[in-house]
Amino acid sequence: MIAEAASELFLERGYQATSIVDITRRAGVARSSFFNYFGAKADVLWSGLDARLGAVEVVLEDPAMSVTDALLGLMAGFAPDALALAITNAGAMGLQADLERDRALRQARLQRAVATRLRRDGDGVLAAEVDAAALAAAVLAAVWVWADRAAPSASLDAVVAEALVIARRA
Amino acid sequence: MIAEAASELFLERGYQATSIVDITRRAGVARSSFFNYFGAKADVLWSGLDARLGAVEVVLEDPAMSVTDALLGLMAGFAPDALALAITNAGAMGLQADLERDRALRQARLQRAVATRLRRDGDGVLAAEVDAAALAAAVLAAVWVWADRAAPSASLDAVVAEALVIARRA
DNA sequence: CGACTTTTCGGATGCGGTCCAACAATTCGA
DNA sequence: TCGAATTGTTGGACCGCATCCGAAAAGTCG
Repeated sequence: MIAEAASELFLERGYQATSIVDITRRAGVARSSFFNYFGAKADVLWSGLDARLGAVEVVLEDPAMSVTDALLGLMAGFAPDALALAITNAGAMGLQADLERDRALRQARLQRAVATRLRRDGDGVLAAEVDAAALAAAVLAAVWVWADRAAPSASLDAVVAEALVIARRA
Repeated sequence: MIAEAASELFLERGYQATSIVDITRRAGVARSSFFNYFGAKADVLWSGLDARLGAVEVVLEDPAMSVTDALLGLMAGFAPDALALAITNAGAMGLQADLERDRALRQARLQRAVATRLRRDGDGVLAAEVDAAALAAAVLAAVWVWADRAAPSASLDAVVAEALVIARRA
């Protein structure tokens, strides 16, 4: 209910213009309860992806799993949740800036996980960081390209795969 | 004076534990004055690099200037300012997390500028984003590697150059 | 029905950031 | 030299996010 109320208000008034009090009021719940379910305002949009990022961090620690496979699995079956809606309507929601900011944070988180793995595999600091950045950027860019399409023609998985190919050959 | 007071307090108590009021108190100045000189708390550490990022964004719009040259010029003669100090003493300052966060923001900003340029040069969205991410990560990683060295043996420029070579060949 | 656990709630607290009107200081021109 | 205009400084109000905590409520289970 909280998430629904938040999404509604984001679309109606924009992200910045919607306070947590606004959300909880519409949801008919106390402000405190918001933080029982979300650690922060941004989590309404990002909790889905964040959970997957947490999972991929674990998977990446398994040396048997290739980095590419781990990243492909990361977005497998990613449903068009609040985030996808936010990307599509970023303009209307007035959260271009916030979205860009939070995207950067997630890309960095993924980059860190991949870089740690690459270093474990013997890469130097600079090489690991650069390659990890390319891969992480590929994943995030794929999500954006996919969500930005008016008609979600191809599946997200396909776009991610395409992006990873570019990142690997680069 | 404000910057000095801030740096002192960051080293003494840590970044998070230092409020803006603390800084202005030590600097013997009103809280309001802090925001006359810095747009935000983090700017104490990042204003130097941010200024250079602003410059490189302009340079990158000039098609005559190659991307590599623009990035090399970005960090040319970068002095060991508050940021370098913060990186070196990140642990003592307890700002590992904050530093990582703000680093991600700067890397993203640089990535955006480079990606825009690459797209103008005809690259596709995914390729531009991936390549730009590699280059941006190379620059930021170089700064970290350089600042992290106990003895700043090599110049920052050299490290950046090395990182860019890795990013380009990648 | 009663004991225990989990949610929910309200409210206090702290901090970052914005805005503004009043006041001080400095500059500069008549 | 004096006065005006610009610039810098200040205090304070205001808002929103986030954290913390004790208490009340709701739900669970023997």
